[in-house]
Amino acid sequence: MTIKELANQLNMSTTTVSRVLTGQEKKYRISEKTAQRVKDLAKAHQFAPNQIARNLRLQKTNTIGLIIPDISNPFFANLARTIEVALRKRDKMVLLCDTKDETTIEEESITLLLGRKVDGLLVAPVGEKWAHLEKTNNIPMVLIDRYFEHKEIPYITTDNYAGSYDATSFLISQGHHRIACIQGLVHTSANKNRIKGFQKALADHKVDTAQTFILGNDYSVENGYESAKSLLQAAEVPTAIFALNNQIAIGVMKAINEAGLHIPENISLLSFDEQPYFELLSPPLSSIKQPMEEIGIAAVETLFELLENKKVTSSRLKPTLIPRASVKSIVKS
Amino acid sequence: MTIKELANQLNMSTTTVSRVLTGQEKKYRISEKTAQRVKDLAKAHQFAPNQIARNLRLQKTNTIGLIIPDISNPFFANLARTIEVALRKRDKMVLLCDTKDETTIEEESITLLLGRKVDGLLVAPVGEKWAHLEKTNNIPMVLIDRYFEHKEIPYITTDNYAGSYDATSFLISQGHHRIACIQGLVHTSANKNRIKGFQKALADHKVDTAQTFILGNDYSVENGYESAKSLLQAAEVPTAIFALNNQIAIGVMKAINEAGLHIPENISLLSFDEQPYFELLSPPLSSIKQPMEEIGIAAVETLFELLENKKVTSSRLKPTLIPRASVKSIVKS
DNA sequence: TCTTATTGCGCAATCGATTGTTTAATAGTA
DNA sequence: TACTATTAAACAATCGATTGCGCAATAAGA
Repeated sequence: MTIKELANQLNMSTTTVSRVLTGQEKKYRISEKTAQRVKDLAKAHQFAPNQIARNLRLQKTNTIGLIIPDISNPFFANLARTIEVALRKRDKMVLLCDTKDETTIEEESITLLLGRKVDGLLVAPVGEKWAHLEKTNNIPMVLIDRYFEHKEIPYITTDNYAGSYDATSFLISQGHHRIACIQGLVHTSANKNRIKGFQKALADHKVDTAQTFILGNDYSVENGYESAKSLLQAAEVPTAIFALNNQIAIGVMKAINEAGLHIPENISLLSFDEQPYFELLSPPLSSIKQPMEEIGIAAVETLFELLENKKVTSSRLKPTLIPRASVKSIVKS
Repeated sequence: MTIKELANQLNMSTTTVSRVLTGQEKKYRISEKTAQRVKDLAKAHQFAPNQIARNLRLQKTNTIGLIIPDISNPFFANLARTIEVALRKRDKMVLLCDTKDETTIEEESITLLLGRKVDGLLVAPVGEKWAHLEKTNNIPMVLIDRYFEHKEIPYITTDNYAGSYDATSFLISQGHHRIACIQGLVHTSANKNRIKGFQKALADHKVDTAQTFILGNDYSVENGYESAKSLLQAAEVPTAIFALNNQIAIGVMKAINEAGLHIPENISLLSFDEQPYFELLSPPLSSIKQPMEEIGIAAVETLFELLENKKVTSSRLKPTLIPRASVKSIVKS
């Protein structure tokens, strides 16, 4: 059913039908009677306008592109949830792209989304390249979780530096000086800032960095597993491991279990990212909790400010340390 | 940049430009030289055709609507991942809708997606109503995870009945006769079949059903928590709990922990849905593992068969029992 | 030289909805 | 009655790409 067919049946022009159905009857002085006839027939046929045609004409799609590295990572899944709900409230729909943390797929996704004329973009970028993020015809874009320091693209992220600094300080306060940090994707701002916070805390507390390690290379369970395995085979096993996201932490736990060791007796563990099941693990896993919901909502709000041509500010939201049994104090008393 | 602007610069018609850019140069005998000029200019301007206009003209959007009850549930998040990847391979994009397991939102989502002229639908329905799923203008649709028995809409799902039957039989074989089953959304086919499997296993093993309980009403952590809490306050606490999804299981564990009880000493627990961290829980959680990846891939394949007007068949894929320490044998020897 | 094929490309309609500008009809005023 | 306002609704262009049909121009054949 199209507006034209309605018009034919009603024996009037598409113009009139369109104006009634878009609520512009008053503005264009359509008579009460005519308007009612249009509405009745539209309802009878359950008419819904073709959005494609509408989008073309109005040069607006009410669609936002959401680019995410890994929707199966609960951190991003929760973020996507919050974002979808927030956007729906504002009558926008979400075109979802999962980049698998591959820059090529990210570039391709940007191209596809631009071709589809999305009104805006929410991107958690891989972080290796950014040229494609600057060639987006100036459509509103907000980065999530990760950003580019030297670029002016607005972003909403956790204060990864602070979170990591707190986490590391906590480990040190518990007597840990031989700490291994298993990182995620090296180029991401999230990772870089977590590493910075880690190193700054070590420095501030005058920890001998010859005894600390940074290893790993992506945000996967496998990376946590393999990295931990190699750590456990070293001559001097660290007393604590700081896993830079929830999936890495899971991998680390598996490796430690398989090696027949115990957390926290043999080694302590702390994860960046909190998950609902962390308190149920054996042992309950200490973590840095990111304000996921706030990030999603702030990102959507910021995007809408851009859509309304307002000035926006980026923000780094504070995470919280949740100490649990997985970190043991080894302070000699 | 539009095809028209290109045509103007090249001093030729949009027709020619379009034909070259859609690779129809041969078919319409565009000269080698002309074709090259078009391609060169298009590349120079990084021209990408406006998909909205294209979609309108071709009556095809290369977009699939994905309707899911809860993207933050790792089961659906993983499914979404698989589906997104499979669709991308086939040059389709995903419009994502999260219904929060609310029928109203599901109905609204269908309407929105139809208005946007998606080429097909992948739906994990709430399950309470289906009328809106039959008024979809015959666009190809495949149900995932949940379906409607008396309807002919094709579906791909786990064999929930078999999984639940196996799980229950396993519990019984371990000596459990006072079993509580905490269910999810009552109307979903997944839930109904899991309940059926549960009851059939009880019957086949001649378990006194006066001692078994079925309670709960949705797939949330809270439901698991509250249901378990009420169970633990009963005069006769069950010896085993069967949680009908991963989130319910988490809630149950929390409640048991809070009550100061222990799994499996005081009570055994088994979950429908496997998650990577289950083996790391305290104690490692027994589960029924659903073939998530297979479901996603099969759903996309089936959808494409529909798009190609082929006949399709629904399927129920077999899950696997993974016994772990959370279930204790209480067989008297 | 004249007719017929073939080559190369453009005209104009189309997809469905929106909207600035007109037009026709009716009402109101002098 | 003649003329201006006002009311009600239609015309036609537009968004950008695609495509059936047609028309020159050139080449080939008689």
